[in-house]
Amino acid sequence: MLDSKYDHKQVEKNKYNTWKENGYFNAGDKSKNPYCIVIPPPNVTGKLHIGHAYNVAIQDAIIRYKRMQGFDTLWLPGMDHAAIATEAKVVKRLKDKGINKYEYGREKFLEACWDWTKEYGGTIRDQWAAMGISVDYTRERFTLDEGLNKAVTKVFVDYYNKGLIYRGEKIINWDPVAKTALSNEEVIYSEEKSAFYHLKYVLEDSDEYLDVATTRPETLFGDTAVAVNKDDERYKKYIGKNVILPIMNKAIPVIADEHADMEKGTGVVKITPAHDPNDFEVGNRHNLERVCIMNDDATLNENVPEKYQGMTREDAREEVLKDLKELGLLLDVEPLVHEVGHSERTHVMVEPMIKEQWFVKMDELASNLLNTQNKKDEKVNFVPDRFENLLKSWMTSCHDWCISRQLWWGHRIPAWYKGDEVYVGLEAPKESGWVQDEDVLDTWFSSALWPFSTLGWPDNTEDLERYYPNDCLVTAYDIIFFWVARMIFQSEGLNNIRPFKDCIIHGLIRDKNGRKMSKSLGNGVDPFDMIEKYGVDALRYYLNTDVSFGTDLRFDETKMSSTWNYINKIWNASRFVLMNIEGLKEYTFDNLTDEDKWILTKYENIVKSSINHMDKYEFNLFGTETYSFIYDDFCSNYIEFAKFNSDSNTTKSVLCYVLTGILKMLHPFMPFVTEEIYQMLPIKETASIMISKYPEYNKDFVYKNEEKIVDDKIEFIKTYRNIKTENNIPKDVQVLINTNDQIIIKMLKIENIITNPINIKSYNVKANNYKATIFFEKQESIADKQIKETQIKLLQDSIARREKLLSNEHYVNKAPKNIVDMDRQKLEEEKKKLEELLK
RNA sequence: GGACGCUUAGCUCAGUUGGUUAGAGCACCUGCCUUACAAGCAGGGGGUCAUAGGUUCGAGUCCUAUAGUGUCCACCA
Repeated sequence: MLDSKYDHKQVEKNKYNTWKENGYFNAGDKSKNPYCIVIPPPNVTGKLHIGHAYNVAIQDAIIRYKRMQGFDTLWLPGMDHAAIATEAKVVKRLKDKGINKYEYGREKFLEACWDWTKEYGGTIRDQWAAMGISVDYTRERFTLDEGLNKAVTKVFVDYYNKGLIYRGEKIINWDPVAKTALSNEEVIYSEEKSAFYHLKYVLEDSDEYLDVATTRPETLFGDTAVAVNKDDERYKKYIGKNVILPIMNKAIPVIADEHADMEKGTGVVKITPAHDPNDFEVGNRHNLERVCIMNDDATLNENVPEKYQGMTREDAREEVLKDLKELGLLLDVEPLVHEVGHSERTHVMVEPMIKEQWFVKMDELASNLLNTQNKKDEKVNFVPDRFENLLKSWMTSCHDWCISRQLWWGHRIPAWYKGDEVYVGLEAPKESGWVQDEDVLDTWFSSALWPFSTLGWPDNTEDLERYYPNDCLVTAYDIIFFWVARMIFQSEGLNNIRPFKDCIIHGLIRDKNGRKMSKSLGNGVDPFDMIEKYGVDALRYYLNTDVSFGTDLRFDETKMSSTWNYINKIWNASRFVLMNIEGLKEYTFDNLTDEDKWILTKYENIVKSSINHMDKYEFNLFGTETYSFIYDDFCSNYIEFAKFNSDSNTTKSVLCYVLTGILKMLHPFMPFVTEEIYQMLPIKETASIMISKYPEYNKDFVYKNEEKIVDDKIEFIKTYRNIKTENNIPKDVQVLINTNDQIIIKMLKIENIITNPINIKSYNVKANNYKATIFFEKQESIADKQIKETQIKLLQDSIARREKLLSNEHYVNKAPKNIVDMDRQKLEEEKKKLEELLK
């Protein structure tokens, strides 16, 4: 016997371990067709947040659905070492203990990273369990484990040999705190108040000068030219001459280059090839010297005058401006708001610097991907499909990918140097004197291989054969460039096949007011607080069904509580059913009543449309439709009907059958409560609902006639109740009714049936073929009269509208017949209703 | 500068290929402790679907423009 209230804590107890210990999560049943999802590996940097909860709730719904549909499902779990992110955390942890990373040394630092990984990996696994996710722990992977290391090294070596990976000196984004290079994607731009400084660059041996506008005056020490446009009438005459670089008092040439835009600024650009990507290109075109003026921590180095050496960028700017002003070389300061790049991890302002780094050459990989996306049966299908455009536009304009990081925590680059010689290979060279590259790879380099490296690639393992390409990948849109794109071009580049067939892109979780959740705003929601308060089933159901995929979700706790109410409703409906079907041993469907047939029909229809929505990942539509079926059809109507027929084994069977189906359909979204109730059913096919068979559409249980008959009854019941409530009619009135249908009479609690009209005021109720007269003496109030008049007016308008429509030849000829017929039928009904009202 | 979203009830969102009088939850109003559920039940009010045009027998849905709003990319000497 169920408790009268749903207790989520009680319900969630002990189930997860039972499932896990029984091996329900594990893949490998070769009698079935495979279905595989790999988890987006969470970073081992900390705890899972509400975004992770959303992400895994979706995947678990899919995987449980597919499992129940008879697939051999593999949901492969794992975590990401998250090179820079984890390293930053460990550095901080050591620093809090007074330990400096560099003094500590590489070996010991890596040990500390592994300790960290074990600790947070454990937390993450506990959180997965709390979410109830059915991942196959026997196949869990880590981006730094031995197998993945092997895969990463192989890709690096192969690409190097093919010329797809190269080492070169380029301008890269430098993080002066982490002291590492970053990829373009790891730079976050944000608006900052700054200024346009107009500097006076005096021409050599002349009084004339050029007005050079810059946002970064402190970089002037690295200037090796000033550029103007060759067509610029103002400056044409200076091309080939020299200007004197302020403070440095060094002559640098005025050059003509297309980079100088006559429309922008003053039309004169200072060229700092070592500290600006555009200037770097200009420098290459004109063979300019590259003067790097900064140390790795972004303080100024020995290439600047002594007084500035060791200053931070910010201090140097102040000092330079002060000195320029004194020298009379600062012409103007124009306030300006512009976008400045910051490191995604350390938030420090990124410094463009020339560094020798490793890069992945993108043009071939990108065009390969773009070609494949044009092939219907080979492309990755995005849900919603608009995200494919985002991917394509990025791939069309992407730069080479900087993959080396000056960190310790990660896959060490398999390159060795001896003097000017470079060796790249799976193993270190045998001879002595070779020194391995100190750097590690961008964490995304290994996660890009995740869909196949986790299955054993590059070895041709059974799992790889069976589960690759994956069937589906689920992730948020903010990670498309970082990860999704790279998985696709790596899979296609290495194996000539897409990594997964479908790619579901969900939105981000925002707060109730649509703001991004952030630590500084303090508006974050901890999923585990929500689980504590409302249960994990409520959380999972809410997240899965609130919005369509791709849309941001505004987290609203009141919806958590209404989801809890919904589950409580299901709980209580189940309680009723269980109380009434105790003795049931097997299903009997003989002598079905109209009501039995009606609910079976509604049920089969909901099964059919649920499968359709599930297959199309329309979980929100699944939610609204099953909600209305369960709440309205099953609870409000069928259970009420069943109360008048509770001795019938047939009705008991229908109750049990439909409830079982409801539980199964909801199981992917609310696994715990559905399991709890399933265990109490007198008839069940499997030891756990998890491994039961998902409902299938059974057309033998579809009764169109009876569906209509009962729909008509319900409409009458509603109309009757409505009139009773609106007119404050008490219970014990006398009623004349043209049916002795016990469902109607009992649902309406009509007790005083008379056979002849009596001579007092009465209210007429009519719907479909049912008619009742309620005898109740009450003066018709002005309000009642007005209501009636409004009803008449509405009907008249509607009739007029429909008559006009039906007299329109174009409409009658062009619109589908069923639509026109429906209008005709509706018109007749409305006319009858109007007649009744006017009586 | 470019691209992509969004704008539907007080709030948060649905709304398949155009087709009855646009739906749900929460909130609100009225009446009910009707033994599955008062965290409930039975009813009710509330929307010129951002604006302006267009296509169509028919537009929340398709097209064009405008406004507001959000996100991403690029540029930013």
